[in-house]
Amino acid sequence: MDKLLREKEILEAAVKIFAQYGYKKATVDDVASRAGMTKGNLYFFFRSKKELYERTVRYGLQNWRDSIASAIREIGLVEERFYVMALRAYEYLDNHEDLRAVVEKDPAIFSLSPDEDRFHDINLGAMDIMRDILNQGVVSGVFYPMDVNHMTEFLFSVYIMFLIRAYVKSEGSSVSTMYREGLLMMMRGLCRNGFSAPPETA
Amino acid sequence: MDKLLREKEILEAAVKIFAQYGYKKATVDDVASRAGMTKGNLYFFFRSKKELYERTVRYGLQNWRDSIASAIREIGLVEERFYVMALRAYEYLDNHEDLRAVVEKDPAIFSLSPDEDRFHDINLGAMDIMRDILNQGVVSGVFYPMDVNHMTEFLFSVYIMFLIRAYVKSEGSSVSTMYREGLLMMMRGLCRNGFSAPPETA
DNA sequence: ATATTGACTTTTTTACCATAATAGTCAATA
DNA sequence: TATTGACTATTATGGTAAAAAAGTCAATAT
Repeated sequence: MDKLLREKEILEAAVKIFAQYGYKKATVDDVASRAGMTKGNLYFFFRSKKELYERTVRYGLQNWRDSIASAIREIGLVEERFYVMALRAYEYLDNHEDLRAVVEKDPAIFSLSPDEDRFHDINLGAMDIMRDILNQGVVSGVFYPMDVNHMTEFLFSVYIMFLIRAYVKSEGSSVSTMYREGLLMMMRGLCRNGFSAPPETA
Repeated sequence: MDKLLREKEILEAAVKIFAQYGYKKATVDDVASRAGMTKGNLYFFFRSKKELYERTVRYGLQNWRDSIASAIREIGLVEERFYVMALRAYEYLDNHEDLRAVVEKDPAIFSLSPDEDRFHDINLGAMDIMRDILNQGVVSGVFYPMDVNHMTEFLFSVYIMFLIRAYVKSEGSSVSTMYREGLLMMMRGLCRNGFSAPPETA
């Protein structure tokens, strides 16, 4: 029973193909042959091209979220946990070329409005991480009192917008500078006792 | 010499037509006859349909900016000036149905990236207003020290994004709640001596 | 039973062309 | 200088045949 493993192999092939050609230009045959099988067999694992694509993107987004979750797990201070989360999540695509290429070719993967977000369930998971941190900050008195749900949505929107500008529109480093400047300002807006950036942790 | 007046009449006709049909479906004949003239004559005032459209949108955006500028002119406290600007600018489209309809049919009017923003020159004017306030806040010591240019770009991006969500995607009141919650947080992030919302001014 | 194939059918995309609709021009003229 | 209407040029639309790709399935190997 290594069907799951085989699926994963297909997804690894698919992300390469979709990264190179985009959803429309990529053919199911391309993916199948890259995965070392025929199209007919690929359909044994996936119902349709659309499902294959969605599973591929999902797989990438889940890894992203998991990577952030584990990056902040050991951090004790709630404000630092938030800060590191915001920076690491933002920088993630720098080291994940394939996913980044897929996103560049399909900007709608990042949607600002929940109802047109095909991957909203995954984003909800990412927002959960953020919401947890905000909640902990509020109950521990480190953060100002706030409507945590609305604040989560607000901050997540800002985060997604800058992802779009940096990676979908490829506006480069000036956007990153702006993001960091804005992040420090927002950290001050969250923390009751002020906030200053911790020293760089390579 | 009332050529400018005649142009303005055409623009008033044009905004109605573009609001109803959008750029593509609207015809130059539609606009001309609404302005009480023939197409041939309209081309005496405007070179092309494209130019007519751009001038129409420009006209709307300039009025918007001017309206905000005069709304905050009398306000003495720098933090209140910023706060009122942010709220008023955001709510402007509520009372300007035509411009709003044009924007809904052509979402690209609001662009997050400067290089694909057809109306960037006007947005620069709007950003100037914001930058001035930030500068005054910093030099007077009301605001934290900051890189004013980057902060202006950051805040303007956030503002545009929420405009898009509220008016282009028509996500309604939940977005407005989120915007206000986020705005208060950012005001705290800007002001060295804290900030709490002033009482409602009808 | 599970996985795989290749030939097969169905659906979608593309390329072409004719036609209609609309953008844009201009000589005449008020 | 402003305006018109008849004119031309360009762009959008709809129909269609060919090509390409999606999706199916009976046969078969593991």
